[in-house]
Amino acid sequence: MTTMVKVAQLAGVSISTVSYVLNGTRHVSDETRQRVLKAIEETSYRQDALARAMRRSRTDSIGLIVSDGGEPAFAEMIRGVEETAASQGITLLLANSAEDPKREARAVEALLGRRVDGLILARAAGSGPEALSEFANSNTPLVLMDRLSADPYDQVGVENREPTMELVEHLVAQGHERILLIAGDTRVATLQERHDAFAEAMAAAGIAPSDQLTVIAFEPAETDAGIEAALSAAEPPTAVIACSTVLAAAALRRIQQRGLRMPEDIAFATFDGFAYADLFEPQLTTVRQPAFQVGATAAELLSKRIADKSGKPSVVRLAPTIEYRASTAPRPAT
Amino acid sequence: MTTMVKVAQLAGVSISTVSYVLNGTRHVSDETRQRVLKAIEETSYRQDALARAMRRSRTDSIGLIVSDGGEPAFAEMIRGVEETAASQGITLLLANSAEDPKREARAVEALLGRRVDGLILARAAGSGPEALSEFANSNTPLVLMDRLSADPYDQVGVENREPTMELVEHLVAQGHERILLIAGDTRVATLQERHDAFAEAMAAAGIAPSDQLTVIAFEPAETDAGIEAALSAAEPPTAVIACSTVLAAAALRRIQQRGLRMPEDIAFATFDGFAYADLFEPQLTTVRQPAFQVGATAAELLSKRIADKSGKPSVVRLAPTIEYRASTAPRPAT
DNA sequence: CTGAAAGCGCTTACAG
DNA sequence: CTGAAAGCGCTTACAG
Repeated sequence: MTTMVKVAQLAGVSISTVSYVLNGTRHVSDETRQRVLKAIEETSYRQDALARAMRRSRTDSIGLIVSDGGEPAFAEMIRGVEETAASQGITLLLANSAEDPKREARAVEALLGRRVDGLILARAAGSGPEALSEFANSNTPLVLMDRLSADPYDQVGVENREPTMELVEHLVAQGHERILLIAGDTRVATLQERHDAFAEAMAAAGIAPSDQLTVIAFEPAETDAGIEAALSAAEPPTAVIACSTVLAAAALRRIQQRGLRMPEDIAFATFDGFAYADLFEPQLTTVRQPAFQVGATAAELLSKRIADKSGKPSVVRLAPTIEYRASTAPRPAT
Repeated sequence: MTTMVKVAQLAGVSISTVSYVLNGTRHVSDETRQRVLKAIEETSYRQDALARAMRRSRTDSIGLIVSDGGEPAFAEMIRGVEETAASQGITLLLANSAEDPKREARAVEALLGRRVDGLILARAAGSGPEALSEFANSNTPLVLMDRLSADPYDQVGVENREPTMELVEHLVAQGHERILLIAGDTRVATLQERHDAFAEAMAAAGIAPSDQLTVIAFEPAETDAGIEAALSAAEPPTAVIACSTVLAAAALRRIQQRGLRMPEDIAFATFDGFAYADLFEPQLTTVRQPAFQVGATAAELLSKRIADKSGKPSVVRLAPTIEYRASTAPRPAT
């Protein structure tokens, strides 16, 4: 590899001058600068980011740990982070915890050891408060993404209460009373919030809560069993709300198996939704979160925090859009 | 930040000893080792990967540049690379070229500057041979993923010829002769290969080639126009093969708009396919590539190459699985 | 069994 | 306008 020494020799200057030319951090006479530039060209010299980082104690890189890189929403967030970071010359170090708190902890260690300037974390479902303790002492900035908490960190996620209530009102207005909520793993803050807002909206509509009509489950098998039980109950739901893409897929499979038509036999709405959703038949009413924007905002919050570590953490909630589609069209009068 | 110096002082040893304990690279007496370990614990010391990398000239990190992080197949490949790397203690540096050769070139520079031990590259559609010239001189190993080339690098992608031919035979056996191939951007090697295999299979079946029945397009708008023209021709196709997920989506939209039923009015098959494909109605015949495995293999090839830079490059082709579904069921006799 | 010291490739006060 | 030198935090021959 070519180093500054070779460039300096070729240009007949000191390595300091090469450095100053490279970074524009000191005035260098035009003639000298040209010689240096030419030498850089000829040797096809490339700055060593490692050595530079070490000296400056700043790596111009950030870490991102997601809990499930496979989910479309997260894939979008990753893109949002990557794009925003790249536009500022920041490299992204990516890790996937796969919802495993141990892998999450290891990823945090690995990234911190690589001295990222900051970290964005979408926490694993079962991850306890220990995961964050690492950051309490360290002065590496942390931004929580998607899955928020009460801890004093910069955070970005989506609004959950309003859209959930609006969705419930929409269904109630159509005459639905037995609405099945597939809440999933309520240890995830997002899902807990949607669950709570659902309960609140139902109460506001004067509909008595029913345990049979809420599926809380930590594992796919439990989810399936819960949905199956609800659908085969004596008084089955007339509408379903799924709180995430995975949960929606589980529900749609059961609905298809039973040959239920949407919305005639059962109305259906989901959070997050599917890629290429316009191809679904019928098209699904979806609370779509601005996932790319969530990622982009996380990267921006982190940049700001890296630039200025003082000041109170800010919590940003982005508003989802509710796309009303055929799957919750008003039922024909019976 | 705690450094080795603090640990050494606390343990009453030299920093060399701390280093040897940390890395297990030299025998250290039990008693000394315990003292060092205790000091590490007490100071919550964490090794600085940067300084370590600089000394060892090895970063234990690899770079990955994908051309479209949004496509499901690439998202899966990213996961495959990440998981395999993580299991070996390797950190992943991720960049997205978004099919832009300039962004690709910048990403290569950025990652090389960060001294990744090796690079995995899924090239942008329009990326010329210059992109690779960087590696000809450099001795940073490169693995080409998904989009292969004739250049002498380790590569991993999928088999295209066999499944394409099998798919065509399947359709021809059902009586289809006017089969529309949506090939897309044939500058992408994968798509060119599928295109060529299609032509070969049609010739083998004794069906004359037709320009009207092949859509080659570099832009979404062109693709749409090409599909539209083909479907509204005097003699429209009775079957469609889409060579990627994006192309399939474009075709399915047109098919739905025209109210064509699958497979009664038109048979349909696609490469790569959709996430949650079991929810589509009808379910789509799909040549599904083992995308996760492609990523994992890329990471493994890279590991091997990093460990041993001599030896001929290996080209791995993974076999896709053809999932025959309702969208190409035999047409009822007319 | 352990330590003192060189050096990885840079940046940046200090000095002229 | 430019250079000599210290130092970022490690690893690893060299020496005892």
